[in-house]
Amino acid sequence: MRLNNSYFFTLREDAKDEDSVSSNLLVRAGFIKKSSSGVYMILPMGWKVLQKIEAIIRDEMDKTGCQELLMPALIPEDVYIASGRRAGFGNSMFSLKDRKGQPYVLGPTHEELFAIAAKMQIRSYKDMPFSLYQMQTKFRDEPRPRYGLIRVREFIMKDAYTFDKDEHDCDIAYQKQFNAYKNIMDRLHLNYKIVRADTGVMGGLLSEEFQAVTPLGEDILVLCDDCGFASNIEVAPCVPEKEEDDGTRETLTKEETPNSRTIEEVAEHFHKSAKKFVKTLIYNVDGKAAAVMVRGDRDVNETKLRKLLNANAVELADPAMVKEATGAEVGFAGPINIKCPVYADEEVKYMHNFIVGANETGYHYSGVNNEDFKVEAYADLRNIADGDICPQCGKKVHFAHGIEVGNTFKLGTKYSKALNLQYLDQNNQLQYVWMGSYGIGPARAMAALAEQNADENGINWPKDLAPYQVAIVIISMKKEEQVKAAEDIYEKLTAKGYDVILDNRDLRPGVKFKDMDLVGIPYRITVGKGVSEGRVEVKPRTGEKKDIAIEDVLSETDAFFKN
RNA sequence: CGGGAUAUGGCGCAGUUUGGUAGCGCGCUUCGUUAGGGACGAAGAGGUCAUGGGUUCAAGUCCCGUUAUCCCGACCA
Repeated sequence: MRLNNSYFFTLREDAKDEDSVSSNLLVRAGFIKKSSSGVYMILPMGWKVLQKIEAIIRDEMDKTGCQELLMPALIPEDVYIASGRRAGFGNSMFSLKDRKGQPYVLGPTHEELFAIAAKMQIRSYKDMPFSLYQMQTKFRDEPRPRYGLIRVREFIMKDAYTFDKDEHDCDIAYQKQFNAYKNIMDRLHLNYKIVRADTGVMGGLLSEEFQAVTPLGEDILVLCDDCGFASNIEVAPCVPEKEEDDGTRETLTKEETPNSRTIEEVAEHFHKSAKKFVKTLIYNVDGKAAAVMVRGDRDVNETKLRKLLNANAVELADPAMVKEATGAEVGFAGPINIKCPVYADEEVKYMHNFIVGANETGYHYSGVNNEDFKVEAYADLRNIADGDICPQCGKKVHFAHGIEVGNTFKLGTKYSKALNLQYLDQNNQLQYVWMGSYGIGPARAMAALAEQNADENGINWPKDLAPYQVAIVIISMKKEEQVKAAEDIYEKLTAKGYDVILDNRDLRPGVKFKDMDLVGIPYRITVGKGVSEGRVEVKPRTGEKKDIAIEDVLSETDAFFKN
């Protein structure tokens, strides 16, 4: 590409409406521009990178034998009602009506349509296995879009679906996709971790996430370097810490604690560590109150709570519900004489002589023991903490933040049952199809790459993902010999298959250098005064300049890109 | 959905407290001097001050409404 007469611009300052490092760099480098909240234009530079990412994904998908197709984004609402997911998605689905008043939605993910497509193919067990994928625009009305391309409302997703006759074959198909995903992540040069995750709205038997590691990430990854344990915090099991028991039992005492609602305040009042308290949190579980007890310094894990109670929605109760359940203001809830079911974290079982709220505004009980109240169940209900015991090997886990770039789901028969996707087996028996679904966000991957590879000059793209591989910068457009030599090099490199950008704008050299670094072209050829002696300068974006003969440009460039 | 903030040339901002007819930096145009890491000088172009109403002789500025955007939280494949 020659830069004059091209759509190319950069900005010198950060955008007002962008927050993250990556989104600001991508906007400044002219890759993307916010159109409305959580919706982006992908401009030519960004599109080049995105297409390179997509090409890698397509290549790996095709290698697994997966066939590409394209589904509509506009889908009758009925399709999601039939699968039972319309309610699950709720407000996060964009919905609209056509001129006849028929309700439609914009697809947030496509299990249903793919199951319908599979139905057209599948009659017998002989019709499987097969798999399908698409690269298509998804719509999710996120309550709070943020971090540029990382949390958006309209985005391209590669989603793949596998169809198999039984669990055994499904596992094989899953493993094949899983391996393809590893190849994709490796080829994208992402620093990533694979973690166990919750299946969420997708349902199914197993979910693994491919997480790009960066402090910006919204997901917390629980990792153990000793045994390789890796899990999203939402499903990481906890090993209860067992308090030493000296056998003494204090007597249950009610104490006035007028201005102590938070754990910090109560700990201050009693002059004891938060570990001697039990927080009792009132949750609204599908409209009904439930109390959850965890040690004072722990946090409730709502995913675990939702699973334990087999609930659809779990959220902290509002003050009115708290008052109804406890008879007290928020901050004084406790398990003794509470008017709702109580669930306690396992760790509470091993505590003695602790302190809880008294269900009376301004009072707490001390000297509390497990015999003093009744619980429905003890279960793992808390979030694992940084430095906790690894549930797999007993050493210590540590936390990292990640951006979920990909996700694989072993769905089982959830959708085939909902949508009646069946086949006849060898014994002439009707069976349900086993499905898997696999998603990757190419634009998220692009943002994650920008986040992981940002430096003080711009984005340091991996060599094969940069929008252009080589930039030829002409120092002075007024010097005909420079222009001519640069054009000549441009033609040669392009003919050899390189993606080349020729900066033939009539600007000062410094501006061009800054632009090429901001955009992140890995290799630069500078054509300046040396041309009269048959020499140009080459420079890797993050390396040293080198003065070479013009005849050697091709071989030097080859050498750089081979490594 | 709760709390907070913002909206002024293409971009980033000041001006609002104290009402008097809009300014700065970057970018852009022209000319000149420059020319290897975001040059300098001179002269210019470019704004219904988000939007609708109101107060006033007079509103970017004060009052009421609306919309959009952002932040914290809730939520989230």
